[in-house]
Amino acid sequence: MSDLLERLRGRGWRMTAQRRVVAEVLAGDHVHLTADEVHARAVAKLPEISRATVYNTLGELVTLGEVLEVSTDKRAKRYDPNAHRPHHHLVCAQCGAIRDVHPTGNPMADLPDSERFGFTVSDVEVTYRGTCPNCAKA
Amino acid sequence: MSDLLERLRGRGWRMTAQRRVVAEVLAGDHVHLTADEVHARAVAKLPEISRATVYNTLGELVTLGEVLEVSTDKRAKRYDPNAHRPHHHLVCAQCGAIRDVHPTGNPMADLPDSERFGFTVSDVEVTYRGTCPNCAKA
DNA sequence: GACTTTAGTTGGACAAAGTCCAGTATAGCT
DNA sequence: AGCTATACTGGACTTTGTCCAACTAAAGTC
Repeated sequence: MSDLLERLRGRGWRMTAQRRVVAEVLAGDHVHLTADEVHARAVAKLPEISRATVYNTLGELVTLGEVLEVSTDKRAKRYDPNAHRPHHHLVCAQCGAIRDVHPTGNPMADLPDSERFGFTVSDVEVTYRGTCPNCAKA
Repeated sequence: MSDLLERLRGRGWRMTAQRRVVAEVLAGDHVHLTADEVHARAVAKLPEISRATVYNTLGELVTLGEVLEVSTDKRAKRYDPNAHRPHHHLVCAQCGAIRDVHPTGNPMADLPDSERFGFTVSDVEVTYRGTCPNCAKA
């Protein structure tokens, strides 16, 4: 993860305690956090960090392409640090659990020109929905 | 569209002026409205209708499968009355414009069992992102 | 190591989207 | 026409996110 920090410094990022903490939180094993969850964990490591800073930092990381914003239809956006391995998501409609998945096939190729309406298409996001084993039991 | 109302009545829906108005708004040619936009148009036809009712009604329509909830990553959810023809979406990252698209291929078949983690997968949503002709010009 | 510059942070106010609830109205049945 | 469960209302509340002016500190320079 410190390579992330290196990369960012290389791009002119000023290295601050706050940014380091946010990066550390995302690097942890709990992926797909909401902004508020990131904030909560960041506060645990650096009590004075403000919500605004967490939002700013997440926004910057997304802009720089280091983190993905995932909007499953739950209320809050979630942040996925796994930005460099392309993947899609499988979401439990009941509990909201999210898993990364790697479907075969290339959905990009499945959109013929006649269906592009003059858009320049740069990205596809595929979300599978269903019920996770846990919720299926209940 | 009145067939929609018929269908709903068949399912035990009580027919009220408010619900009729919401259904009419969705039947109009402006697809992909936000809840607030639906409310605004509903008010034009029935001034006393409340926001809560619009939210309730939209939620019921979604539950009944008559309307789709689309969460592009704009702030508000959008409601797509085109629920009976399966389709996906193409979104302009700049202005948020949405078009319905019909890709070839079947993304459902592209998720091997080994990638399902025990989930029962019932639905796929594909969102293409890009820049629309209008925004490309500017 | 102190100084300066300028990017970054803070916290509180604000805004937008959505939910909840107690009280009231009304559709559909008889 | 009257009854009753269902639906509607409007306002308070919550959640998620944005904005801004004042303050702080990172990194470069000497």
